[in-house]
Amino acid sequence: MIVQNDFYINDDPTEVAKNLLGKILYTKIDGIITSGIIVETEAYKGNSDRACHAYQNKKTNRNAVMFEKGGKAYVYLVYGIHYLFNIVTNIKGKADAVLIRALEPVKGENKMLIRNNKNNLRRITSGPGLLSKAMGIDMSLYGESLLGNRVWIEYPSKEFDNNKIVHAKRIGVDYAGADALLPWRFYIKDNIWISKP
DNA sequence: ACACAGATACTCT
DNA sequence: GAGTATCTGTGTC
Repeated sequence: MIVQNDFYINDDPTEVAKNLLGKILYTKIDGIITSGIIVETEAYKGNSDRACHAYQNKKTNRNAVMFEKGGKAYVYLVYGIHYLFNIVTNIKGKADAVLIRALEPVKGENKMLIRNNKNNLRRITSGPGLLSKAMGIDMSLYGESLLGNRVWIEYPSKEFDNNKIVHAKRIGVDYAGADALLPWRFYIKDNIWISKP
């Protein structure tokens, strides 16, 4: 079953970030399906969060899609090298998002290895830049609906155990002052696929 | 025009 | 495990 738009229409991105753990992210790029269980996420809140691209609701060409209604993909380039995959949340006009940081590969492992030019399954989806590459995510998915043909999220066949969620501070946001300390990173306890071992 | 980034892959110990 | 080069779009001056 595919996750519908109302799942993303939530005023609290940390709730969406937690709820996304255990769900399965799919992409279909050039006719090839790859998928992985989401094991690590981070929440970003537009108006109040210094670590967010849309801090103080500042709209730019890059972050424009964050101001759309939840349920779209926000992709951007960081360090001139890596594409990071985010999910826009909340109602139109509220620029919140959840960053997907790590996956546990399920389908299309061979394709992921080829895309990342690796021959070992470990650590090909354990980090936001790596997983984008493994899943074939790039700027062409910017603004794409998560109900579309190329990227979507499904519920797992068996229920996910909420007791296994760990809260931690976000990564790479030291510039955000006090907001850098917010426990808005969430991951599945003891999962080997998270980005920091 | 210019400084720098929601990270990774190297190269050494 | 720790230190270091990476290399370009975007935002701001």
